[in-house]
Amino acid sequence: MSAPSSSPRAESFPAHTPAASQVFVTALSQGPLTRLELARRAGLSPAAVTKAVRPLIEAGYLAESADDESRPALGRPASLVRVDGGRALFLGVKVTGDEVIGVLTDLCCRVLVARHLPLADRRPQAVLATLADLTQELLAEADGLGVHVVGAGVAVSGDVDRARGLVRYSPFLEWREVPLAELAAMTTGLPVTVDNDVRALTVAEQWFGAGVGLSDFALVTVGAGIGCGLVVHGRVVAGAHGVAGEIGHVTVDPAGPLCHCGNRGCVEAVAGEAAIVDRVRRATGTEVADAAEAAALAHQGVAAAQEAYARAGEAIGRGIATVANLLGPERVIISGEGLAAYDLFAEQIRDSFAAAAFGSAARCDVRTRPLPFEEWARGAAASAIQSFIGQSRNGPSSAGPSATAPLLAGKPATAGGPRP
Amino acid sequence: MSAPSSSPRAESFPAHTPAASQVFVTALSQGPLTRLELARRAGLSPAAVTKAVRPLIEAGYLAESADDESRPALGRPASLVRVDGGRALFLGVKVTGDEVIGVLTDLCCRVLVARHLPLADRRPQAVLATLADLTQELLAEADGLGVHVVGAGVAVSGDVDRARGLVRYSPFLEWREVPLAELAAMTTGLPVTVDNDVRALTVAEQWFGAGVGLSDFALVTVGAGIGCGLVVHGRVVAGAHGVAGEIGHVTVDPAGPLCHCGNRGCVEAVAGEAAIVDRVRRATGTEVADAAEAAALAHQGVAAAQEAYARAGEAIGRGIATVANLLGPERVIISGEGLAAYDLFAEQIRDSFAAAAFGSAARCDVRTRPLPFEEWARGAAASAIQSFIGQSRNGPSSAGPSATAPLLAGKPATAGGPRP
DNA sequence: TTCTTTCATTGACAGCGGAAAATAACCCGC
DNA sequence: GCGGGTTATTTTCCGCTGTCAATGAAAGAA
Repeated sequence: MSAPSSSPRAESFPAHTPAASQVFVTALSQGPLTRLELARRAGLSPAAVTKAVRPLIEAGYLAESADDESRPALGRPASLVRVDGGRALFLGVKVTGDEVIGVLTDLCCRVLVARHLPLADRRPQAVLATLADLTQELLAEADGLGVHVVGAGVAVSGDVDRARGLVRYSPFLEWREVPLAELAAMTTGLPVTVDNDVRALTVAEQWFGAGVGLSDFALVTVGAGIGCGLVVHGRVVAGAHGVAGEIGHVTVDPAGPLCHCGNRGCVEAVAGEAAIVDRVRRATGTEVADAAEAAALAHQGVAAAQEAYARAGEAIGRGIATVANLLGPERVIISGEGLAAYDLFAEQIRDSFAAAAFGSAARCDVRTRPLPFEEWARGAAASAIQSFIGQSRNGPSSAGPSATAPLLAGKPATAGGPRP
Repeated sequence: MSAPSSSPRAESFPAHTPAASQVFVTALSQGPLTRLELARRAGLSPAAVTKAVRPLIEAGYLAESADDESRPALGRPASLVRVDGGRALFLGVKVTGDEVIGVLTDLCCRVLVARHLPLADRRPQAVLATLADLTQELLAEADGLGVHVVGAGVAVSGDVDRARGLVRYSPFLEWREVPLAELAAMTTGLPVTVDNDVRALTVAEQWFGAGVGLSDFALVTVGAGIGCGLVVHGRVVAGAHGVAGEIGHVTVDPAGPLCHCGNRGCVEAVAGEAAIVDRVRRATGTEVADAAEAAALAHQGVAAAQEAYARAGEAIGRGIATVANLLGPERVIISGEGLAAYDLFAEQIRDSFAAAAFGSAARCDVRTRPLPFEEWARGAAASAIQSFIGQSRNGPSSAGPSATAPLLAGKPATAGGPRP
């Protein structure tokens, strides 16, 4: 319905070769860099960088900052190449059970405007209508800036097929097989990317957050649920059947409380907000409305509440150790709304992680990263940015009967042979 | 010391481009294929395959089988391209705590000869001496075949840095920082690749076993210990700190038996052979020598022994479910000596996997694959083969201060934009 | 000014992989 | 036995990418 007031035409991004994309992404995530440094980090020759950068500067996606403070006072001063965030805008939308959160970001994924709209009805039509309203508001803001919005990302929890833009199954929304990308593209007039919310947030961390420069890390989100996004070999793990990173349903205690998934003692059944609130309520006999209240009680020194958080911390720490034991990531980033009460279980997380981590898996860098709730929407924007800059290189999405994977491993190395 | 009677000179493998390697590996693992099929599976044009195949045929690594039964009686008959296994031989050696197992394989990783030598002393010098003896025997066998042995692989449990050929820490052997590849290359006169045993076995499965054609799978080995090799995005997961796939130390019951790692209720503390034997021994009060005896008791209907296996099965199933929940592999392959008693816990593995798998993670194909113990040595040979055919493409092994990973994700796809 | 140092660019070039056309090999029906 | 039909493979360009080595550019230093 709504005719967008800004560009109705998808812009094309002039990075058609792997090398050019690599250079652009490196500039995007590793900040302003000299061409030489860019070459080193992207594993290319300086000449290749010069050639990759030029068309991107001409198209306005990259820019040169002439000066650099940290000049070694010798030789030609380097000029810094950086992404011009103002060149293009993106929308990111996170759909939760009861509201829709949207952000307007620039190409560097900096949030310019954030909006929330309540969601009364979870059926696709209603969500799309709300989404259209939200989009309208954000596009109006974008109009004021005079820059085109070139893509939108939508993040939804559950099983999402990003390649097809399909929400296969979302328990929260009670959706099945909803072709959300297509529908949202119709209502917003923009190219729309749909992805799982945790995966989208993981991309945001990988490019703009605490995962920059790492090829293997995990992002653990603590809040109503306990989620986990994994990056292995530099790529987000999607799972063959749409399931991956379900750290929330790793069992930490087979005798633990019943989880909504049907098992006992899942991480989420111990450390999810509902579980904590429930435990505090039962232990104190008082009515506890939400997690904030439970945390308040713990801060006031109510032992039962503190105990609930301690148990939650143990469960989370053990879940993280499981990830570390299985994948050996360089870093684990803990984030999510639940971090508001981090002081209540930080110690337990650390201790139980350290205890359950096997051998040098304990050397994994576990750190926290408090993020506003809008970060979820920003993740969706990151997803849109990813689609935008990678759009030329869509492999044979689902074509070919045997879409096999790279068969060669990393860097086989061999000690020298004999010297007769 | 020992001057190898066969080729003292490392041969070079004429596949210097990614495409050529891809073609060769596809031919290696997916059996004889027509060029057209090869092109499709490797994601290349037919012309590229022709060009890649020619030099490999000329060098004798590939061969053409003229005929094909399944001819559709229409059009030019296809000729099959296959790897000529007889072109080169490899050694694979697995070092355990009390013996050294060696195999001689061809280029297709078919075992031609297998030998065991007992190991009395675990110190590096002693192991190297045994390894030299074993190598002598196998090289003598190879001499009879008139084909050169072009590389050797050594598999060791523990933390191994394959790129450097370094055994960082092996608890079984009580080794630390042993540059095994270099030492073994000296004594054997061959290029030597050293890798972790489970990772080596995983490569063997990926190329020659139940993982062929899959980009995401897990291999779980059941035996004295419980191990796990992971392939994600088509590559074996190595772990940032040398630890990965430690499914054996995933906690399944915080109140369970004490594990040698210091925690309680690790999978290995319940399902490892020692744990099973221990449990049977304690429950029956009789002396139980080893796992075979425990299994025999269970087969005779001794309830306590059956119970021990049932518990083990539960633990393994839960461990597998954890892997499936976190990574969403297409398949999990269960293997290892422990499979000899598979009938004793198959049901429990399946049931507890199905119960603990979250959502469609349960769709993961869990299957068993009984393998002889020599398979471990064959894994080492596969590792050597991998080094041999990939030797031209060693990235900057450890050069560059910021060896960053591929920053771009798989296949971003976007639903169409507007059509005004 | 001229030299040194470092960053960036240029232009020649090799080689890879693709597209399309040509060729090869086979069966069939006549 | 000879076209015709069909499929596999090869050939022949051709564009394009990324590298190499040399050159230019922009300082500060002598």
